[in-house]
Amino acid sequence: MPELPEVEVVRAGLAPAVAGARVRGVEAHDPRALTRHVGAPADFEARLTGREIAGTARRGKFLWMPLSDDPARGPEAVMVHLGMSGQMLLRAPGAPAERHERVRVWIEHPDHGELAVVFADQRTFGSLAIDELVPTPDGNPGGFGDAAPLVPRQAAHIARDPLDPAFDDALFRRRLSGKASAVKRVLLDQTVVSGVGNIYADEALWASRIHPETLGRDLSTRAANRLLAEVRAVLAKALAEGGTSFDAQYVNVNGQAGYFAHSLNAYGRRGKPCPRCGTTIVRERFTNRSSHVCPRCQRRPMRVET
DNA sequence: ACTCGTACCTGTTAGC
DNA sequence: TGCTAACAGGTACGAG
Repeated sequence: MPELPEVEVVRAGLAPAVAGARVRGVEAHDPRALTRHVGAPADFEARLTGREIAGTARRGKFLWMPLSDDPARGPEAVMVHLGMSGQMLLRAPGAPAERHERVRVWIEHPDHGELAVVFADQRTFGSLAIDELVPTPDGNPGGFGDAAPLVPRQAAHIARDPLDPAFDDALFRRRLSGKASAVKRVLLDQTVVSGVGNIYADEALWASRIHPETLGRDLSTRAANRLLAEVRAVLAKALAEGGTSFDAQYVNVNGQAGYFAHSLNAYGRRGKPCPRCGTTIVRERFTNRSSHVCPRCQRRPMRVET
């Protein structure tokens, strides 16, 4: 479940089940699910077993579960990145293996009893890790869901996401205005703004009537503000609808799909009419991926010789 | 210091 | 119908 709304749906689903729970056992079935973990799979299993999970937090598409302090170590967390196809599922302890199950963590919660937390991932671009928590430079909370001013080392280079109260609008505008890259590439650059992926980039660009190939530095302050506002709006609306699910791949911790796919205006709508002007939406190649644009509402910028 | 292209995977679908 | 190519929601890294 890749972009911010889908990851937040997962975080919110995990929170009540894992906060205050103790890890009773860990089984890593596939080492590719631990590529972000420094150390062997056996190290991951051993270090996590017996620990208490304090809560959950998220910045952009990075999710983590802070662990209760271990006097022998500094603050640390189980970090999760879902990649393109990762899922975190809550199951009964003896539930049969999921398709593409990579890691299973058995937990015991004082109120809810025993549960299995399953990480399943078809394409294996996602992974888990035990990571050190480092202080945020601005002293603000590391992410959504936890007030601690800490962030996993592997997520520290990621910008705050636009739904974070500590997101710096002026900094975003400044970074954008200095870019010789296409605005869509800037939206997908998680060190500039986090949480946006291919779906919501296309949706926000459509809503703000900006062609994805427009250079960041060519956007007026006004256009940059409009874009940021539309990014926020689409992320918030998608979150309220439980995220985007085209198929059974993108689901919450109980395996249920979200409803935002019905609200898409541009993404995946090649050949269908633009909801604003009726012009046929086209698909364009974009760095080995695709962009969906309305050729009338989103005018391709003139090539300027430099 | 930037910017871009590519590698990393498995599964499904579009097209011949 | 069957095969192959294209494509799918992301990130990190190396080359230029």
